Amino acid sequence: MNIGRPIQFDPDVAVAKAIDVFWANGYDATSTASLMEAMSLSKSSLYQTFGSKHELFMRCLNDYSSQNHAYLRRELAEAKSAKGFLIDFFRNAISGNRKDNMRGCLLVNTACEFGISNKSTADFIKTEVSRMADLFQDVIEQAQADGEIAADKNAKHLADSLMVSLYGIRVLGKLNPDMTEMGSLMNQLILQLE
Amino acid sequence: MNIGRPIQFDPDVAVAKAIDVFWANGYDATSTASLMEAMSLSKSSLYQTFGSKHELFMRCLNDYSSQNHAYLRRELAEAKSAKGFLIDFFRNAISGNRKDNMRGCLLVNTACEFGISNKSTADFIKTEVSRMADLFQDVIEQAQADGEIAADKNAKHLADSLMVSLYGIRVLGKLNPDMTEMGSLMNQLILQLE
DNA sequence: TTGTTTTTGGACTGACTGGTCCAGAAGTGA
DNA sequence: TCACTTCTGGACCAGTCAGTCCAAAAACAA
Repeated sequence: MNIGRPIQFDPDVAVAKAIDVFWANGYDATSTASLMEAMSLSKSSLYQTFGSKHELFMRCLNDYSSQNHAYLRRELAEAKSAKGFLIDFFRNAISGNRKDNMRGCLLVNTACEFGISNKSTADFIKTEVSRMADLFQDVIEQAQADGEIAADKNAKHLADSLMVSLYGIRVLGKLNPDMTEMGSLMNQLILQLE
Repeated sequence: MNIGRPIQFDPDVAVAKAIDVFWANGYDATSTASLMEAMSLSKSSLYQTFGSKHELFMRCLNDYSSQNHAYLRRELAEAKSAKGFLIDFFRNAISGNRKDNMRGCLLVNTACEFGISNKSTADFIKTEVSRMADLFQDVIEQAQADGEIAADKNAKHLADSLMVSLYGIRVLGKLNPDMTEMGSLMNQLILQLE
């Protein structure tokens, strides 16, 4: 088995590079040529390995969000306080890394670019949005169990509200990478968690 | 003066049609051909009147936001209660017209599509975002003067927070046109205004 | 009707799009 | 060395893109 020339590149690394390009420019504005260059791949290798531009994009969406999700779950597991995790998370979203903020969130950007016009991407993003909302809900419930958030609050509703805030921050962050000046945004968010 | 053949179409009407197309598909995904068809204009008329696709787009952005802004100011002037205006506004954003929600907000979509990569659009959108935040701030201050919102709140900070919520709603609304199911989103928003 | 001005449709351009295909290079095991 | 498999670069394709240009039609004033 496994006879013949072995693959010369790591698909995961190549996808990571592709994520960068899609993230920065969006789907439509990303040409196959720019993907080839960023991924250091010939057109034939690209198509042979990933099928088409759109399949590659879906793979990018998938890798992006699963990495993101795994990272957050890991951070959460290591956090001392569930509420503290939430606060850190939003503080980071508001005043975080300039480069990342400028690009927004790949899922948000994609949602805006495609809306529901493309079913495969719309379904995928809906699922990911739900996963993220679920994560928030888990954190809130944990914080409630720890007495950090009032137990009478509806965790799901609060999570939905946080999603709205997060995505609003992602959009405004693209225009204004450093939102720390936006005064008491954090305070307003924390207020919701009281 | 004014000798020769008069113009056969109303530029404002044509722009309104163009807004529809850009709004539904985004800038890049809108072809000149689809613009010609929607505007019922030949390519020559289109270019002679509007210069280029991008100039037309800027004109669309401008008309869109000034119409929007004028509409809101008018509604506000006629509203019985400033706080009531805010609540109605967000209730509408959450459970409003399906078609409009699916398309999101042209400014939000454009911000996501271009980010800060295109200076002319970025500057324009930043200005419009500020205008919208100013409007919110005006409303809040009026509500405070009327005793509907606690006077010790910082109106600007509260307005910023509402902007974040609004833009988050616009993004999530594209995926999920009817957000009424999102439980107490309204309650959370109203809570901020207490 | 005539002269003038502007609109208009469509042919055209050069650049770029995503995608296909193939000949040959390159790495493997025997 | 050889046969085998896979990778790779580039030529190539048909379609689309934004934008240009011009001849002709249309609407006016006189």
